[in-house]
Amino acid sequence: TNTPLNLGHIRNNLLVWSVSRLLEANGNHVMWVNLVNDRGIHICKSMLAWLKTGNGETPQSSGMKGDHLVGKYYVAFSNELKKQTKELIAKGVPEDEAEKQTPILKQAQEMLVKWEQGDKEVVDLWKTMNGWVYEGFDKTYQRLGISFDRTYYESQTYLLGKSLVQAGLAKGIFEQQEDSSVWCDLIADGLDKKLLLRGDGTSVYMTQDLGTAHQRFSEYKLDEHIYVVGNEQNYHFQVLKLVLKKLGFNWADSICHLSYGMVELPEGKMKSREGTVVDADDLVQDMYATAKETSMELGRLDDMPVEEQEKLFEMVGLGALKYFIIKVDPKKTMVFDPKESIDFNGNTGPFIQYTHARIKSILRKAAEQDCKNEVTSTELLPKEIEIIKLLNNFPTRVKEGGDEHSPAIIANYAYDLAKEFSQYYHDTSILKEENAAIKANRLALIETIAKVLTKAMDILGITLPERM
RNA sequence: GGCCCCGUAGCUCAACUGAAUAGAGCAUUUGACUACGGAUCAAAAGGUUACAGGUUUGAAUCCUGUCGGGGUCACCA
Repeated sequence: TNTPLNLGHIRNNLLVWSVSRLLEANGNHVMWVNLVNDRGIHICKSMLAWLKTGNGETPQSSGMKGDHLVGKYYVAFSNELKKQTKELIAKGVPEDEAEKQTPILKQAQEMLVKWEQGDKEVVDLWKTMNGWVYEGFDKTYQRLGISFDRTYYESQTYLLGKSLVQAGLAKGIFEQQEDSSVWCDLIADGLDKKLLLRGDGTSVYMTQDLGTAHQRFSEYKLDEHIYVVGNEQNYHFQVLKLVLKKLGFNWADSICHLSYGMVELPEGKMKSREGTVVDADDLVQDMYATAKETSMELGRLDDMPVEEQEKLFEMVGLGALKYFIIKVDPKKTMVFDPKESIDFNGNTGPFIQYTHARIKSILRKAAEQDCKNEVTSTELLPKEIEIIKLLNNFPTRVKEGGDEHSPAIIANYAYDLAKEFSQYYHDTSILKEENAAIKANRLALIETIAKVLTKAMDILGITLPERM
């Protein structure tokens, strides 16, 4: 891709992270891979605009993050394309033809052909500008705390799958048309015919995905292969599985499309053309600023070194953002209102972080007073019994979340637990309790709560502070 | 148009997979021991689960239809 990461990407990446951790928590070994779309006409558009108007601008010279810089030229291209299209329409070219006939689009297409032919100049520029994009992405991922076991690039995988299609053709599973294009007939399965190879023998998206699936199942022994991809590609994955099965690969059954819903704005879908995308970096920065502001107002951190404070703001800001996204069932479309931004009160990440900080504060004081922290009494309040039951539920919820690939279950569980603690703590004394055995009991209970909260949030990629 | 998904308080989300008065948070109104940490807690108000039928002892959940929203049906990825 050649546009900066947005809120939709964040949801995708947080899902990859948290579902992986959830599966690991259920005893699975997980490998995460990222497939980067680094080739195609869209990259050429940015390259072309940069050549025409960039004057050699680089991330270093402009101080801009690489992905933002490349994105800027993509926008520049789009604007020029619009302009040229209008001019042609004014000259009497039919509307549906005008865009195709613009000089700038033709140039971009020529560039793509040159890229595919390995033209040195084009390929070098492509490498440079792609490099900028990756640098930018790396920064964002790093800040979000996300990394991958392996990254694949489409420029290296787009040729895969051709031999599979040829083999299928030889076996008579696929059919070839007069123009030599190869198709798979899925009408009997209630779908349409699907193109697998172009007439000129080049591959399409589906060809590539057939190849990468085959590659992964050959390289690794997989019990399950989960694609975390937006639900606008439901049809694609339905077809992918079907075609693989027709080719006789039984492992196609272990392919799972974790189809997540789009992130929408109150007025509807985010559209890069209309500039209504929520930029990932801006959003993270906003969250950081809000965390800082709130903390400063409360003024509980005055004795904390500045460096630690900054780490904390980052932790809380990211906690708010991540929790906000993860608490929603992945399958559902979610709405994000940039104006109201993300709350720090109520059912939020910071609430859970705050709960943890309070517990830790009590435990610190208890340690100073040399209090015992162990279960010595069986005398329990009704609320305590409730909490113990809830704690006992944790493994079940982890199992459920893993089975359903839904980290939202863990997020909501953590909130329930934090809320239970808040209620309990509000009307039950812990440090002031005079009966030593009961006090030790309660300390042991809240320590367990803190541990479970930490574990749950760890699965979601959210860290909990000792104080905040 | 064909196929797929969705519609729960003003808003953002839950509801253990068919169970009893459908739960939270935000926003609104009100209250809380000098606070073992108030980014908290308590209370009020807010619902015919889009609508109409059906199955069932029982439906937000399953079936049919209607309305509304989204996605997809590319020799883009």
